[in-house]
Amino acid sequence: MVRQRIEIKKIVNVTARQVTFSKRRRGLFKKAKELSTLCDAEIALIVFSSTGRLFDFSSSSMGQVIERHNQQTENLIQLNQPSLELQLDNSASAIAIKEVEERTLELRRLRGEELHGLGLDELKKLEKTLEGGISRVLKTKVCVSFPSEMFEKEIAALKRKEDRLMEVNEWLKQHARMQMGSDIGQTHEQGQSSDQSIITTTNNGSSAAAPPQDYDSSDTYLKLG
Amino acid sequence: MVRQRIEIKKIVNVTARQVTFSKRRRGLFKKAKELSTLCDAEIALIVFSSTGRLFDFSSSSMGQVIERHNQQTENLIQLNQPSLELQLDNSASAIAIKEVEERTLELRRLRGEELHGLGLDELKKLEKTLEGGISRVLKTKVCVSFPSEMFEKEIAALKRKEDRLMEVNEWLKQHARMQMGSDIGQTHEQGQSSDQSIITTTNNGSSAAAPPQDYDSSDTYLKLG
DNA sequence: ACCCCTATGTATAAGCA
DNA sequence: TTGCTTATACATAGGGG
Repeated sequence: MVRQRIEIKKIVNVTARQVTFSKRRRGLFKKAKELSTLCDAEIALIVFSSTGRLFDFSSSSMGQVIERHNQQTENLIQLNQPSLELQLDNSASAIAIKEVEERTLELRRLRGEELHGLGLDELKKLEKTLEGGISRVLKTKVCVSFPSEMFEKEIAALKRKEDRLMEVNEWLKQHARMQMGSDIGQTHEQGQSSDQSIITTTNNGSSAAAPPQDYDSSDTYLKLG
Repeated sequence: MVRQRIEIKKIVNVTARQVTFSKRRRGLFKKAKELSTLCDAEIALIVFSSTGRLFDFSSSSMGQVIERHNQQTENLIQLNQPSLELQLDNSASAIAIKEVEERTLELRRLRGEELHGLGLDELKKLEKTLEGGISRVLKTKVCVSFPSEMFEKEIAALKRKEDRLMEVNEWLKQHARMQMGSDIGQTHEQGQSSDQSIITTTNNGSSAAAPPQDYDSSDTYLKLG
């Protein structure tokens, strides 16, 4: 039973997270519906689970609420809405071509190309999407692998990940001094910043503290922070 | 005080309705934030009061969530209403629409959705693409960050990476016995396989061996292999 | 509107079926 | 997954500043 209040942090246990998601999602949608009924409010609620499933609710029509939201926030035109306008004065192929262009650009950005004009927030968002994608790809990969091959494949994948972290770390170290030099408007006390590692990787061939299994005689520690 | 549960119907008394709106609105937004944090869900919530005031919340960016929502429902519309496309199947738009579909599928796969029919090789290729993308995104992110913010941002990114590894590890542990059980044609001796970690993560709040810098009092080691 | 209060209803974490 | 149960935490109606 509920012996303790849970901390509002990402739930690490996947099963617990899914159960909590189901329960709280239902509660949230119920509350949203109640609020719209009780107080005659216009509400739109969109929820994507971490697995990518979509749940939504709207007191009237989703498009209507979103449209109203866009007007209020005086936002830029939604990329979805031009279909309405384009259908009026352009051909259907123009819409499709436009969509191809949009998706092509997004694909290239997910591949790490065409990142030039992006701001920090957009980059963060990209990163998060990539992290989520890779996580699910990894899990699926384990599923389709045979159990006997599971471990070695997973180890290899993790080694590639380590390689990537090391590569980024190397790159960071190489550029650290340059970045420091261009610091603008911020006095930031850094003792030995030039030679400091963001990621410290230690590779010791012999296992120090009695590991239960030794798959290929190398233990690797990534020290974060 | 509350002697009776209220009926879920529009509150006629204007004052009471506004008070209830204030209270319940806050509760709703709190719940939405909690759900997005706890379960790593992407959420957009838009509320218009009966007086026309706008309140909104989004776990990432409103446009992003709406765009994703539009894409999902767009796909459904395209699938449910092929008449539009079929009318134009001789024209260029048919080709363009086909391309849109291809790119949409690839986008979804990069996001880790729709992975079901894929083989191991395709998954490996996806993973490699994602690794490459994330590496370049990380580098670009550091470039656009100010040096003074560089470290904390990088630390946060690495923590997310750790989250992902932990999540995969959790998942692996949970499925380890099942995978073992379905092992085909291999007698695989495993002493305590059910509780064995592919990745071992140790979190000790106090720094043990005099680290040069302590960013937020947590040293994290990822042990691979 | 907004805060505080308190009694009460509701949501939900954890466990088990 | 899905539901059911129970103890507890949380939300909130109604009232007064």
